[in-house]
This record gives sequence, C-alpha cells and structure tokens, in this order.
Amino acid sequence: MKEIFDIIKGNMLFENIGYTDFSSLYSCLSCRVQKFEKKEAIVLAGDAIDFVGIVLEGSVQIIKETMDGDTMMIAEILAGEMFGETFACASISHSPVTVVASEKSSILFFDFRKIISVCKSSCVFHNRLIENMLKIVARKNLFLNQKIEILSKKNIREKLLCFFEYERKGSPKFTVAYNREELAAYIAADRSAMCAELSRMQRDGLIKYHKNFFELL
Amino acid sequence: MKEIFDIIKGNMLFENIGYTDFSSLYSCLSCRVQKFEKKEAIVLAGDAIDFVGIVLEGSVQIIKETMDGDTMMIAEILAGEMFGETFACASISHSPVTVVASEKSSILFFDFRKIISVCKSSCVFHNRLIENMLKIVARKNLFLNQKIEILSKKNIREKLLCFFEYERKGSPKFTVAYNREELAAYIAADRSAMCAELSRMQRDGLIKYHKNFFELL
DNA sequence: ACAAATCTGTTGTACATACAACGAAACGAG
DNA sequence: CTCGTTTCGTTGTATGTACAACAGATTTGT
Repeated sequence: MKEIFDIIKGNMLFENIGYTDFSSLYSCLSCRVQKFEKKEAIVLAGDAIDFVGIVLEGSVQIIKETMDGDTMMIAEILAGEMFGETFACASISHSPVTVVASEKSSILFFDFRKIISVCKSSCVFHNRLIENMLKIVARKNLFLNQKIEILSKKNIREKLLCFFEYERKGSPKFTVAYNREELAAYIAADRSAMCAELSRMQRDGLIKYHKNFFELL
Repeated sequence: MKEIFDIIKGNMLFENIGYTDFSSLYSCLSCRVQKFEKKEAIVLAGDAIDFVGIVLEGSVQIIKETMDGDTMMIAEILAGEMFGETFACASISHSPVTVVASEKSSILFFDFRKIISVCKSSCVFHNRLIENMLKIVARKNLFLNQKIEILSKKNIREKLLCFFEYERKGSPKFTVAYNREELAAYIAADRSAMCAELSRMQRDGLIKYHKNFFELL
C-alpha cells in the first residue's frame, strides 16, 4: 500500500492528504488494482463507468472512434495520472470513449460513488477528497478555455502569441514543454507553416528563440 | 423566498432539490441578494472571489481585459444561470475577469465554502448540492471538449459537419439555436465564408437547410 | 402598408495556410 | 566516429478563408 501511495501522492486528488490519512481512506473507497497487457482494452466505448482510474504503472490512451470507423487519440495518461473523472462526475453512465493500455500497465480503480458521498464513518479527509475532485475538474475547465481562446485566433501568429502569453508566467523568458510537432498539434496548425511563422516573428523582432527556449521582445 | 426558488429551481445546481429542502438549505448557505444598475460592475478583475452568483433578474456579462487594453466578452449569463463557479471550484482566489450587469439586475450570492463543506446541521440535501456542482463543472468540461474538437478541424466544412454531428441528437433533422452570425462566431469562422460553404454543402448534396432548420443527407 | 433595421446569401480579391518535398541540424546507438 | 532517426527550418504551389461590398429576404416598429 505504501508503494501505491508513493505513486499517487503527487496527484492533485490527494493534495493535503498524508499517508496515515490515505490508509484510513483506502478502506472507504473500495479500491482495486488490476493489471493490463500492452494494447489490452481497459474500457470499451459503451461500457458502464461508475469509477475513476489512476495509472500506477505504464500508461494508457483515451481513444475516440468516429462513426465512419476511424479512431482518434484524445489523450495519453501517464503513471500517477487519473482518467475517467470527467464522465463519472458528469453522471455519464456509459463511456463514449475507449481506453487502452499503451504498454503493460497496472491501474487503481475507485468506486466513484464512494468518493463523492461522505462515508458512514465520516472520515475527515473524505471532504478534502471531494474538494480536490472539484478543483481538478474546474482547473481542467480553465485549461480548456485557454485552449479555446488560442484556437479561436484567426492566424498562426496570433495563436502563438496567445499561447506564449499563457506560457510565460510573468517572465518574458520561458521554455515550452512541447516540441514543434506537438505544439503545432496543440494550436491546430500545420507544423511547417508554424515553423515558417516562428521565423517571420523572429525576423520581425517580436520574439527570439532557440529550440524550446523563447523570449518575448 | 418562494420567488427566488421559482427562478433558480431550473438551475442544475438545485436538481432534485424541492422547495422545502431548499428552505432548510437556504439558511446554511448564507445567501444574500444584491441589486445592480445597468453597466454597474459586479466583480472587478482582481477582486477576491469566494462566492458563486445566480442571476435572479436581468443579465450579466463576463468580460476579459487583455494586456493591451481592449476587452472581450466571454459569456452572457441570463436569469436563472450561475457564474463564478469555475473560479471558486478551482480555488482561484482573485478573479481574472470582470463581471458587469448588462441591464438592471439582481443577483443571489452564495458563500462557496458553505456549499462544498457539509454543514454542522448536516442537512441531507447539502450532499446533493455538492454532487450537482461537480456535475455542472464536469458537463461544462465535456461541452468545451466538443468545441475544441470543432475548432481543431482544418476547414469550415469539417467544422460544420462536426458541429452538426453534436447538434443532431440521433435524428438527421434538427434546428440550431444560433443565427448565422452566432454560429460563425462559435466555430471561429467568417460569417460570409460560412454562408458560402453552407451553400456549397447543399449543392454537393451533403445537407439541406432552410433558415435554422437543417437536414443531414 | 411602409420604412428601417436586421439577417442571409453571393461574389471577387487579397492573403494565409496546408501540403509535399527537401536539406540541415541534433541526437542516439552500435 | 558513423549511420540511422528524429527534429527543425525552408520553399513553391494549390487551396481555403477573411474581408469588403452588395443585394435579396425577413423582421420590426409605427
């Protein structure tokens, strides 16, 4: 159990919850750990979902299948991260997406009802869990709003400037966690077109950059 | 108080909460009602925010001010609707946006801490309130994800088809709540370009439409 | 019924981007 | 070091879109 806690303690869901508190929580939450092989399905589109999962080892992919048969990778969940919370919180009873292990993985499942309803033994930290869950979903909300603001810009230059404005937290110098391909995907632009635009912005004296290090001028 | 309940009972926050339940809740939540004149500021960017508001009469606008001075209307909140819940849930202590009454309005304020922490008198419906709040924020999350999927499409036709796919709930025939200008703003496209594309899609036999009524072929 | 205002569809032009193809630089493994 | 792989930047072309300007249709007010 200590090993489990060491992995998930970094997750915002357990913020301000120590190991001793976690121990007492653990029993209220009807957790179970399950292992999956590479490419094995964890959730199929249409499955009932009354749980949230946290990746303990390995990683999983959230996949959406369109009506015309092809698939689209929506997100990749790494060790320590959570998935399924949005659907569970929204009372979506059947999953609209498929979840697949991208490598050999082990997943910790929580019964969602047990998370949000204060337990009979009313452990103190159950309330904190609810509060943290609310915070996680709301933060994701803010993040999505940022992305929408970026995507709504008319051209690549404005998209980049808007992205930089969120990325620099105060400072005019900052590094970006994405490589060019990932950044282009994030702002929904063509990679080469974005590279060309970055060059022009540097030429125009708007920015300076080297690899993933950027400076606003 | 009955008048207040009649306005807010449609809000998802009070789903499955009847009038008698609401009455007992009302005292736990330290509500207060405040009136605002047209154009009067309700929240200024930078203000502390430890509350959520529900519009009882009138309407308010959420406004974002960019660093270069100009403003951007993010959302319009009508009677019965809620605002501020995302920031409150995300523990954002100071508002990044300004809220202004777009007409003479009255607003019901709740202390956010009182909503999420189960009260001493442990009224039964307090838990439902928390659950509803989680549901609201998570649903907004799903909605934003839909919008992101639309905005990520490469051209107007794909944006529209993606939008229609979400709009038709099963049926190939449906009406759209937006007019052309609003729809174009939603998918971040030029109105006239979108009109032209709609024409082409009809000509190509993809859709049929008349005003706000659409049919997928 | 009329005028004014709003909403909708059309067209041509200028501009921005996607796409493909390529070369250079950076990185890693043997 | 060398080869293969990945990442990054550049260019030309084809395509899509914004913009502006306008005309027809619809709605609103009087």
